[in-house]
Formats: sequence, structure tokens, C-alpha cells
Amino acid sequence: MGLSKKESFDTLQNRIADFSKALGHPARIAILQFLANQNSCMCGDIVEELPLSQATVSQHLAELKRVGLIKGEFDGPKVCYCIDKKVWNEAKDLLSQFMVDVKKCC
Amino acid sequence: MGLSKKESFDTLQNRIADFSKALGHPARIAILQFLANQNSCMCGDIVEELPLSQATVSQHLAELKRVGLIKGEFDGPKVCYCIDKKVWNEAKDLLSQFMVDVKKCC
DNA sequence: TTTGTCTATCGTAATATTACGATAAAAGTT
DNA sequence: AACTTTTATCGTAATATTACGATAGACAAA
Repeated sequence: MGLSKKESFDTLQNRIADFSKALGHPARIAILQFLANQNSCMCGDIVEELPLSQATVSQHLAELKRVGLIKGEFDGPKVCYCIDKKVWNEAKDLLSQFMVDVKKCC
Repeated sequence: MGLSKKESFDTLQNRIADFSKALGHPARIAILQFLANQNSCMCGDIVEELPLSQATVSQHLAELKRVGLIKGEFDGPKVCYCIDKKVWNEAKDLLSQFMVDVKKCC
């Protein structure tokens, strides 16, 4: 089909998968690293940094926004993106807890 | 285009993204949790546990195998899947390091 | 108000993912 | 050898993702 049967899985499983999916593209990893290492958080600077078009970068930013990992604030005509610390910590805790739990198995 | 420009990003970024992508579906999260919590690691038992067809489960197992997070051993006509601890730890370290590094930003 | 800058969105095309039934392949059993 | 069980793969369809040019909308500056 192509339809993801999300409703068949529990909230936690969907949440872990959703955060992971958002991290599942090297451009989005690069965006997050850029936000972490630079003073700048301007969308335009991100576009210059990445080997992708402005439209594509905007799409990746939208995906990160969708899961809440970043948020954007308007600063004149520009937009300043920033990690949402609250959500970021939630993702970090969820993922690391999951990975520790699974590790216990064998 | 639809072509992922992986070659434009560095090895580490691709590796983090690739592990994340493999974790980016609730069925695969459920499979890993099942492997962690049950004594069984038989493919057939996983199929029974999940609300998905045998063919679909096999596809998800193949994706987890592709990135190396699990490995399968033949046990008669059955296949016993297991977390690959070495790769699992690598993924865990990569992801948690990444998330800690990015957190430092704002 | 006109102009320029910045970013989101639209339209579109290519590719990837998800899902399942059917079939094939591998191994043990009768 | 024929049969059963188990799992991978093939074929196919629906949907999602990735990418980009073009355009629209928002804002500041001239």
C-alpha cells in the first residue's frame, strides 16, 4: 500500500520513530550541527552553508519544525531558527532510554 | 529530483542519518523492543506479534539488517534474529554524542 | 510607493518507502 | 522423493520523500 500503519503501534513507539525519522537525513543532521556550532541561526546562512537550494533547505527546516526539534522566530524579513531545548531533551531522553533498554537483551 | 545528495555530506553525518532512518518507523521500533524483551528471536514470532504481513515484517528486518543493527542466524528452517551489540553500541554512542553536542548550542 | 531581500509555498519530477499477495528457496520431516 | 514449515524475494500499488525552479508574501529601505 504505502500507508504507514501508525495507528497499530503505541504512542511511545510512534514518538521514537518520528524523532528518528526527522533525524534520518544528512542535510537535517548538518542543519542541526550548524545551529549548534555557529552563532548564527539565520535561514539564509544555513542555505549558504548547505549544497542545497533554498527551497529544499526550507523543506528540511519544516520537517524539523514539524516534530518540534527547532522553532523559528521572525527577525525582520529573516527567520532565526533555534533548537527547542525542551523538545530536544525529550527526544534525547526517549532515544537514549530506548537504546539502553534494547541493549539489555542479548 | 528525489535523489538524496548523500555525497555532499560527510561520513559522520551520513552515518547518524542512516541509523536514524532505520529507527524511523514504529514497526522497526516494535521489532527491536520485542527482541529485547522476549527470549525468542524467531522471525515467525515477530510476525505473530506485529499487525503486519510476513512479507512486510521481512522487509523491515532487512532494513535493520542493512544498517547492521541486527543479524540473523539460520536455525533449521527458521531464522533467529539478534541485536548486533557492536553496531548497536556504535549507533548508541554516535546518536547520544550528536544529541549532546547539539544541545550545547543555545 | 517602489524596490530589494528573505523565506515559505506551489508545481512538478524522480526516487524511495510501505504494504501485501504470491511465489520461490531452504531445511527438516514423513 | 514428496510434503510441511519457514522466510526471502518478486511483482505491484499507493503514498512519501527529496529536490529544484518559479512565484508569492512579508518586511525593511530607498
